Amino acid sequence: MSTTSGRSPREAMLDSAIALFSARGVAATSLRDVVAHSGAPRGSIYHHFPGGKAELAEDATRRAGDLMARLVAQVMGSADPVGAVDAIIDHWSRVLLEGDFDTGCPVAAAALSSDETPAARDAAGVAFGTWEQALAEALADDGLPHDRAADRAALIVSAIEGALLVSRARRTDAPLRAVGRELLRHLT
Amino acid sequence: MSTTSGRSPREAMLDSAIALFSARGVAATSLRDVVAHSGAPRGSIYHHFPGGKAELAEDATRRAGDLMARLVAQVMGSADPVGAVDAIIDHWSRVLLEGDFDTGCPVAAAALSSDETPAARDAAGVAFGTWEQALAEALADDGLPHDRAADRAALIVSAIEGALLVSRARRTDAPLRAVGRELLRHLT
DNA sequence: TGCGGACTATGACGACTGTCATAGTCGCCC
DNA sequence: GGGCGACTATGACAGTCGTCATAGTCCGCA
Repeated sequence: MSTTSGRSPREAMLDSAIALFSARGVAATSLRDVVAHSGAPRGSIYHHFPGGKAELAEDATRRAGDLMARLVAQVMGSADPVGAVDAIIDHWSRVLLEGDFDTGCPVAAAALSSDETPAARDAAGVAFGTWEQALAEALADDGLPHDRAADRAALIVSAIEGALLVSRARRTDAPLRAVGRELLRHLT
Repeated sequence: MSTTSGRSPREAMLDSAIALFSARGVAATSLRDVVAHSGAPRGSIYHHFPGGKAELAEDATRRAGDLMARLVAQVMGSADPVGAVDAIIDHWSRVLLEGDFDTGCPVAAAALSSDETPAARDAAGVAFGTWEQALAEALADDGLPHDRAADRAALIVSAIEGALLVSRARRTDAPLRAVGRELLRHLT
């Protein structure tokens, strides 16, 4: 249960939703779980999110997508593409280990939330597109033609998301590490 | 609603579970959905699956994993690794288009089914491992050292699974196609 | 001091879930 | 034919879900 210090109840609910979606998925996370985890008042769910669970899932996915985009941009500004991919792999490996392989990517969870919450799925699509574009621009700056840079960025994003999935199922970060090694070989 | 002709009710339930898991995920699929979709009698769920939903999810995941492994083996026997990857990408692209991007990989759905059904998640891990191993052996037969073949197989499986995720969120097979192109460049 | 709007506590509603018990029906084997 | 086990129909159970209505409490501003 997170404290609400320094955050509005709305932000606390969003952060808790992100954490719970990462672990259990959207469908398996109830609004009661979110308010209990965040310590936010139950009575004000529909005050902050008039659209109910669908709006909460959409906003949480957008927030998670933006946070990850910021990390990608930061890592990209302080290293070449090879180092950046390495740093991203390290980040997710830490997330997996710290969460005992019960936590993954919240945006992926929203992407698979079926047609229950289409807005959340769309927000996931936007997030993936943003990440790909940031990577593609960095690769193009590195001298790669634009169409090849786009393909390569798509491979990087998809490979990492897929490796998170496989690593969770296998309960070891070995697949993620293997994908990291092979991606580095591909980039050089 | 599938007919049960030629299949036992148990098999019909498994096939329907696979289809529904692919579209909605494990958590969002109810046992009533499965029997309604399969036309199987509701009264005998716990006759065929004494372990309830957990056992159904586990067996369905295993069945889906075996079916896909068979497709991988077949495609691998009739083409070199490059052609095999191409064929697998084509297969999934067809699945996405025919399902209007509402269907994905059932094994991935089981992998993200949280700790609700650990046996299904483990079955997903086994399936991923089987696919990787089949690919790695083919790559090794092609002359690649064993450790590099293993890494490359992990990249292929993860990239395709991730591309399915991204393509569903974006509602276009463009990411899957881009990943296919870039994988082919990597393999040659 | 008092008013008004932002926020919250509490509890209810109908629908849905997994699970199971009971009472059957059907078909094979002696 | 008779019995026995495999299979199914029906309905109930306790619990949880998203959603909302009602009745507040709190706080800034006039």
